[in-house]
Amino acid sequence: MHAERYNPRESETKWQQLWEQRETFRSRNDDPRPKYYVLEMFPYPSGRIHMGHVRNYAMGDVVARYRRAKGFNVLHPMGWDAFGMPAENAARLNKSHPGTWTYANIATMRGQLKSMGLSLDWSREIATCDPSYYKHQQGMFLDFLKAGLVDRKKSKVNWDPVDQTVLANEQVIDGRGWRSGALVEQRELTQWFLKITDFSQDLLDSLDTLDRWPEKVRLMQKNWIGRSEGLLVRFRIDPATAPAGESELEIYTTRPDTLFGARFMAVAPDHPLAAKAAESNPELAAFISECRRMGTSVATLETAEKKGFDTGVRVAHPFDPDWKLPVYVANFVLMEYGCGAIFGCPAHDQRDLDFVNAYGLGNVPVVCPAGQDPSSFTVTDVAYDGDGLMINSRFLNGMTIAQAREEVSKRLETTDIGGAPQAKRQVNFRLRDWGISRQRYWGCPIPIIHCESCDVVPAPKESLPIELPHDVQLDVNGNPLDHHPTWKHVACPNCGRPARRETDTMDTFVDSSWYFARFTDPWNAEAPTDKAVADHWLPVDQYIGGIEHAILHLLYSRFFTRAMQATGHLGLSEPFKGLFTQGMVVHETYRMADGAWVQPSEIKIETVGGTRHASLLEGGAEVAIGAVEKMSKSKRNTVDPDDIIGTFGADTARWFMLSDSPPERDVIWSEEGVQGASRYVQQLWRLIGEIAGIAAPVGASAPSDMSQKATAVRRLTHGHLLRVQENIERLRFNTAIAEIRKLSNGLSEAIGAVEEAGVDAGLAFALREGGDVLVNLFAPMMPHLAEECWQALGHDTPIAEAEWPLADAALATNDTVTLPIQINGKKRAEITVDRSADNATVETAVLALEAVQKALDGKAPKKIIVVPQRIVNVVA
RNA sequence: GCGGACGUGGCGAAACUGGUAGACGCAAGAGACUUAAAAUCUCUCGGGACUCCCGUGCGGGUUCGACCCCCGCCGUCCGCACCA
Repeated sequence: MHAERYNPRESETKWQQLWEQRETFRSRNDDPRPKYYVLEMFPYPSGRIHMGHVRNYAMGDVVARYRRAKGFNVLHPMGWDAFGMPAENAARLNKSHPGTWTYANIATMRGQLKSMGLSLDWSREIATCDPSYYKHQQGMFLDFLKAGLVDRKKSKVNWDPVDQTVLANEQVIDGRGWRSGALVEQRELTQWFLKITDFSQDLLDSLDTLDRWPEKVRLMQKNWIGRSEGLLVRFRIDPATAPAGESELEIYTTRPDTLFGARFMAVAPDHPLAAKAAESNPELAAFISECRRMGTSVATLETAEKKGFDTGVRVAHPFDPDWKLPVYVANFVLMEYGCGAIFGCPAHDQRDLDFVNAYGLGNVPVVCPAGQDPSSFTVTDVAYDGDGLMINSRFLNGMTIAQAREEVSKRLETTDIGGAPQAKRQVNFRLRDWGISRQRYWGCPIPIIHCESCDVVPAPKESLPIELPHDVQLDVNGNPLDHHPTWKHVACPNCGRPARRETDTMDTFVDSSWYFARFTDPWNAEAPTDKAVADHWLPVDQYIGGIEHAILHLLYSRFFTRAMQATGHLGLSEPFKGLFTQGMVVHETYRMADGAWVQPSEIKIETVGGTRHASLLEGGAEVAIGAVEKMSKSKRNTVDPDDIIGTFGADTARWFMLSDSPPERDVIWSEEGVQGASRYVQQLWRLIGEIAGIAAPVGASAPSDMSQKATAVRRLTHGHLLRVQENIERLRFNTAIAEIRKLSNGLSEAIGAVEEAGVDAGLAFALREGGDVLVNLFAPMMPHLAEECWQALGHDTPIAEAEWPLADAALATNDTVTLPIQINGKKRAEITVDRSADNATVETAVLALEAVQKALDGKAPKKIIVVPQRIVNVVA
């Protein structure tokens, strides 16, 4: 019997249990069907899932269920990005262990994800904090070390004073730590680095092959890698001014063409020449240490004025030994990029221009824009960095920038000073090696032992995993691992003498740089991957996650895949074939008169005279409705997925998340929207009940003669089937949903007509087909309702295991088409003609139309454009 | 400063490859059913001077035809930012 109302609470758990029993979503590595790997970025187990997760996983699940129905062997796994600071902070607060907190959160969140009805293969679940996972990460670190992909060096690092740890460049946002928000300081420390820069060129070039990635993400990575082509040039130091032992200064430039516009040289405060010059110049030394003080905070660097100090050192211009240039120490020159030294051409570089204007060094333009008179062209406050012809540049005069660049490079390359060419072409990258040392407890230990006699010794592979000690004291200043009484003390694997373990742990972004590969064979105790299995499943066909990982996680994973390829763990270099970055979930904000934020669940909204008013549920106090913003705890505009699923069911939540907004854009969560989705759930349930009552039985074949009405229903069904399919494949979930609604509206209308006319065999067949197809179409979005409807329609195996219906393209198209008729580009009439009608026939018909006759007023048309099956335009 | 994206009804949006602008929904309004409410059903819903005209941020252009292509503005959002 078909119940009046669909009860999601009862149905959803019932079907979830059935899928689990039947192992419907288990994927097998030896399945012969073509593979499809769908992955959503795995969550950090922070405590509870939020609406952003619901959106992300709902999208992934549509893709997974659709591909499964299409006959693919789908891999759709889930895991936990489980190492990280919050666990440590929570443990310190609760006087417990980070692992306890983390695993409790995982249990809660696993339950929540299961209540969403996601078609995940839970048998492959992994947590990165589990020794069975990080054992292999340590193994790979050793492999990378052997392959020369790891470096240990002293370097200036970003230090987060709140989290008390080092951050990678990618993790510093606007001069602040990405997690703590604290102003980042510069410190000098010995660190472990993964040599991502070994792959700079390849990481850049291969971006072009990622044609199923958003253009935006590729561009961001391209800028981050920051390739530039330039010239290394050695300048001779005037012996009369040279500090002891110094004879030349090497600089990097991308504008060798502007060499005759040089006014000064500048070196970074950390440059060796600066230090040398400062030895005999206390004022300079003071300036350098002032720069260093300023430099401790990245934020102050950005706003700092351009400052410099003349070292007294003079260098000779490469093309004129008598032309001497002063060497400054300048606060805007970075030691980390190029040579830490530049030549300044103020006329064509804004930064250099600001500098000379502050120190009165003047400028000489050497590039003249087209249309400007070379003899009068001057630069004052705005540097000219556009195209033009060379001026004031001796043998370069009259050349284009490109010609001048080539000429200078060629001349200096072939000039010998001190037994080596004066210049060398060089490609530089902005990308830095990835510093992975973190002074934290809750991370993957770096498998290294420091021995006084043997120096740095890799831990033997047999000793892996090097597990974190459970008995840890977290409320200490600095690294808890370092403070542990016994953990770090071990015998040197080489000489057997007392040695100590590396107490730094790895950046948690290492953990997430290869989890997608681990999912292919998570049971493997011997190795991180089984190469054959991983190569079978990878690359991920569709990866879905937030844009915030455009650089960090996505670049690291691309590097890691290459490193795993180099060490024999994988046979490919690009991990993610298709990438989709979804928008955020946003919500209105609400505030009391005193400025306190109020949660959506605490208020009610009424519309009075067209305007919406909010008031507190308790007490009825007036609440101001504020801007729509990203859901956040601080603005208290969050909605708990559990509440929504408890009240409306998972299907309603999933449907609403996918409807309305295009998936890459932000979606506004609204109570009205959820109710609309919920109403539609009931509407579908009623419609399917009605169809079940009059449709032909399951498996009935098409009767030989079809009424017009029946054919119309079939046309409707197949047309929408085609369009939904296409929209899902393009991840246009919002338009797929619009098409589904059109189909259900159409079927509903057809049934309304049946009541008067009765149902013939053809229509019964068409309704059977239409009802079945409709359920198939919404099954990826609302899987529980779909199961219930599928059963109501008389099927006895779950729709989750059913094949996608086959669209009949011929059926989807009508024999006749209705063409809009334009006169001078404005629509004036319509005409219905045979689909196959030729242009002449259409023209004749169009000219006979009353509206056309009237517009032409007896005259012949100037022109008639007939676009077959599209439109007709008559030019009067 | 550099780079990118976007701008369409009261709202979220749709419109293929240059071919009927506003599909599908939300909100709103009117009506039916009901003792009543909810639910459900039917209708209206860009604007106007309503056979017609105007309308996709603004101003131009290309075209038989422009939300879509080109040029110039304005606005919003995002990313990077002393990178030599």
